[in-house]
Formats: sequence, C-alpha cells, structure tokens
Amino acid sequence: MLQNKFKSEFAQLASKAFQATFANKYKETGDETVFSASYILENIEKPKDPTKGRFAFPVFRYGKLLGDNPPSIAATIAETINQTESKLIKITSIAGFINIETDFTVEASETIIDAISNDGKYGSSDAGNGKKILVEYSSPNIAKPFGIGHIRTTILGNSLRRIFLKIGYDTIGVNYLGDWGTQFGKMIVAYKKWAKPELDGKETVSDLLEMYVRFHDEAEENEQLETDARSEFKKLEQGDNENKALWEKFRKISIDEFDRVYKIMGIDFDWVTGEAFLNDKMESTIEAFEKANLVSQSEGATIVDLHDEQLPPVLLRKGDGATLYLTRDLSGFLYRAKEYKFDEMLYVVAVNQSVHFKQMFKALSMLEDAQSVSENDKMSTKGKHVEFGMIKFGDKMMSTRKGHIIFLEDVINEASKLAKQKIEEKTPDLENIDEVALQIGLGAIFYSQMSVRRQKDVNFKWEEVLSFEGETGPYLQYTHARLCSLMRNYTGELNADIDFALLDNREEKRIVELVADFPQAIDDAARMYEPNMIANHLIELAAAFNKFYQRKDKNGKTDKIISDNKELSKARIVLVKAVQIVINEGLYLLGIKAPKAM
RNA sequence: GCCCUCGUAGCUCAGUAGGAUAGAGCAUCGGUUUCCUAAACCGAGUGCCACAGGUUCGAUUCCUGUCGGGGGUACCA
Repeated sequence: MLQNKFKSEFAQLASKAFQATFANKYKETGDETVFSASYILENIEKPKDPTKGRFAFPVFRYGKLLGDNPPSIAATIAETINQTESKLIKITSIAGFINIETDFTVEASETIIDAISNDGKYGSSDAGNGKKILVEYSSPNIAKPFGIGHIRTTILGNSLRRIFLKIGYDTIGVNYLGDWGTQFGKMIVAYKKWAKPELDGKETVSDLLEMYVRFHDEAEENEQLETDARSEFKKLEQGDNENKALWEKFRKISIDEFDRVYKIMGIDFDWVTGEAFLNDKMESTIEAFEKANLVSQSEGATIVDLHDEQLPPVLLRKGDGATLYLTRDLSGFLYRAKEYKFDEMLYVVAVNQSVHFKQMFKALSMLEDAQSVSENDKMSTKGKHVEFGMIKFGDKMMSTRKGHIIFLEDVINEASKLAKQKIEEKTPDLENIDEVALQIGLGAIFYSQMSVRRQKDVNFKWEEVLSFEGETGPYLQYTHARLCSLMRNYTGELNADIDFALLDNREEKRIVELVADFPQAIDDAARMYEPNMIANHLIELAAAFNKFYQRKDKNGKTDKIISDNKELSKARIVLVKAVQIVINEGLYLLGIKAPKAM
C-alpha cells in the first residue's frame, strides 16, 4: 500500500531525529525500542479530523522518558525532520502531536495510477494467499418461505465471501439448508391432515407456510400434534418411504423457490448443502465422542457434558434416539475440517444462536484434546460465529411460526417499483428501466443491512428500506452513475501525460486520500468480519466527490470538472475514473450492482 | 438467577486495534439548477457519549459495578 511508503519514511526520519535531538536521554532511558523506526511505524495513526494531517504521531509517552513536555518534544522532532528536506512528507506539530502531510502530487499520481491500471483489482491483496476460508450464510429452512429474517445472514455472508476472495483467500461460500429436523415432522403431520388433493404437485411455498402456521395454531390447543410430529420425524429419519417422498417434495418446492430469489438478488454460493447431507455421517460423529470417553446418558438422552457452568450439555441424541441440530452441525464441522482443511470456518448466523456455537466449539475442542491433537493441527479453534443482531418489526420479533413474516420478495418488489417510479420521473429515456429499477431497489435493501454494525438489532421499517436519499445504496449508485456520465461526456485526450499537481484544491485532495485508503477499508472489513466498514468508506468518498462536483468558484459559478482548461480537465477526469473504480468495486463487495446510468 | 449483547443529537446510526474542539443521514427552516444526472450540494440548531468508579499523560473506546432494551439459558433451529 502506498500509505506505507509515507509512513515508513516518517518512521525512519523520526527515529533518527530522536537520536539526534535527545542523544543523552535516549541512552539513559535504556529503552531504545520505543525510539526504533519499527515502533514508530506501528504507532502512526490517522487523525479523525482529516484537516489535521494525513497521518499523526502522538509523543505523549516520551514525556517522562525524555523529561520534557510533549508539545516541546513534538516541536523539536518536527523541526529536526523538516531540516532533512524529505521530498515525501512535511511535518508540523501541535499540542504533543506530530502531524504529517504527504507530498500531494506523489500521493495523487501514485494512487490514481494504481487504481486505474488495476481497475477492478484495485484494493486486492495477497493477504489470504494459501489460506482457505469457508463462509456459511443464508441457510434458509426448507418448507418455509424466504422471509426478511434471512436477509441479514444472506447479505452479510455474500459480502464477506466477496471480501475474502478480494484479499486472496481461497473462499468457499456455503449455503447450509435447514432440510432436516423436527420441523419436517410438523410439516408431514400438517400435510397428511390438511393437504388439498387438488393442489397435489402444484403446491407453492406459500401453501407449505399456510400448513406450517396452521400446525402451530392448532398445536397450542392440541399437544398431541407435537407428539405426532416427533414421531413422524423419527419415521423419516429411519427411512420411512412415504415420509421420505414428502420430504423430497417439500425440499424441491423450496429449493426451486430459493434459487429463483437468489438469482434476483445476485447472491452466489460455491457449495449448496444441507443438514440431510450429514445423515450418514452422524453415527461416526457420535462414535468419535464415545471413543473419546466424552459421552454419557442423562434423562434418557445421549449427551456430552461440557463441564462448564455456563454451558448446557450437548445433546447428541434426544430421549427418543433422534439427533438434533447440534449433532448435525458437529458432523458438518468434522466433515468440512477433513475435506477442506480450512484455516477459518465462519458461521454467519444470528446472535440468538450463540450458545449453540459455544457448545459446538467447546465440544470439538474437548474431542481434539481427548484425541491428543497437537495445538497446531487443531481445527476446533478455527470456527468462528460471525453473529449479528435480530430483526424486529414494529418492536416484535419476527416469527415464522406465527405467520408473522414479511416476504423478502415483497420487499424487493416494493423497492424496485418505487425505483421505477423515480426513474420515470427523472430519466424517462433510460434504456433498461426495469433492470436498473431492480438494481436500485436491491441497492436500497442491501445497503440498509450494511449501514449498521452487525451486532446491533435492527428494526425493519419500510420507510427506511425504501429510502433513496442521504446515506443509502441509491445515493452510492447515483454517484456512480454521475461519475460514468462524466466519463461519457469527456471528449478530450487521455494520454499518460498528466499533471497531477493541478489537483490542488481541498476537495480533490480529500478524494485522493479516500481512494488511497480504500484498500485499508477492505482489510479492516475482513479483520472485523464487518462489511459495514466498506459501506461507510464508500459513503464518505461519494460525499466528498459530490461536494467536489458541485463546488463553486470565486464567482459563485460551478467549478466544472470538464472545462475549457484541457490540462485541468484531464487531471480531473482521471480522478473521476479512479473514484468510479472504487465505488464500483466497493459496491460489488457489498453485493450491490452499480448501474452506469439511472 | 446466570450468560451474551446493545445503550452516542428529536429519530436512525458512524466513531472497532485509547488520542487533539464527538461526526453523518433523516426530520425542521432557509438557499443553490439558462442543465458536466438536484436520487445532489450549501447554510442553520441540538449532545451530563445511560450512570458510578477504576486503569492511563489521555477513555465514547479498556476493566468493574449499577440501571435500561434485546437475546439466550438440555431433548426447536
């Protein structure tokens, strides 16, 4: 990264400056590490207020060591550095901070050339080379519709997959369908009781949902239904033909439906699997725990006691012998560990399942301990629950069981309908209106999920998801369309001979910095499993650009990007191109399409 | 009861490897277009950063406790 060039230049010079100016004290302290270039490099920070400087280095910790006050130290070091006539950086100091300004022409030219020459690859890195990461996300339940409740895992996971690919990981996006479990007992009971013969073979997911909701309604009055459901599921697990046929039917209806919705949304997976896939792997999982002497019987169930006051035991088998979700997840982990030898396994699942994952990782760790797996070969430490907050609707939690659900597709339709109205009003000549309207509608929905840190609970509000103004997906898309429009309008030459020094106003400078910092935003997002950090960065960049786009000159007239001043226009248009590349790529990482016009 | 998580402007939220006077959007009010896409831009106001301690030269950020919201706490997922 370009930043490192400036930072290490500073670190070298500052380290020397400390030696030169505080030679005696420097020796006395006996602590030379804090004066080393590498230590200084590590502690360079970015001021929250960008007008303070490109980078900053606080010297407070040197106060005691050097027996001087921080402002004075900062001033002395700054002065010394400035005497060395560095071409790359210029130093000022204030109140204990050394502020670093970079040579703007160097930063602008290198950043813009880097972005343009790499195009879509700008911001890519090899940080993850040789490493494999699995990202499990979306994972809808068969026989249930795709509700708004699944939106966060789907959008977050899709984005994380793209982010890790971007930084060089061998990335495998996994859709782990909920295609097994007691809920199928419920569905089977419901179907056998209430299926409409005339619908046979034509049932849709809504029909399935109707039965599911009816089951829960009636089960409140009639406990027998729950018992029946458990026994139907057990029959299914034992291979009962009729139940198996029903299960396959439900599964097919659902998967076809999911595929259709994923296609609309532009969500990709590398491996679509499910719980049922693990059916023949369950026995060996339970055996492994038995061999490790970790299994016991309790209240009729087969359990693994985690010996942890905070964690309930893992139930491998229920009292009736059937397996549970956790049993299947354990099997899934062991299978993936063996087949993929991953370096990380991310589970993008809501926070209300955190105990489940704690139990799972603890059980796996105990298993590996019992098997004397060496610390280096342990897989149990590589699982990570990437948890996110719940979606509420009108202060109520969503609940499929109560039929309390907003269909994702309704949200998509509503959003694109609104987008279409807006296009017809603003740019009626646009060619592919329906396509762009969908992209914008999805942009609004996707962004609404990315604009908040994942840990937070979110309230689903139509007016928020359908908002196209301010900090929204459509704002970013609009900015992108504007950038594309500028490039279409530019008819001048675009040779390599560009005078970057012409980009000298504050707005242009800010834009260059944000373009330069884009790779860092990607790394941060990956480190924190937090696409929100990319979304924030894009908003900042788009805002900086829009400000520049509409800035006025001394006479109060718009200072246009494309003007009679050919050299200036050329320098500005390459900046425009660089911004367009970053926004396009950033939106891609969030799973959002960037139309060229809207 | 215990565990996890969140608590920043009227509303929704940034501020995530502790730093310099805490920032955006929405909403409200006012302004900008003889058109490089006004889905934009400019201007105006608002904060005991839930509360109380602690660590630190420095805490919205880390630690402890309290209060409040949400989630979870063996045969659902």
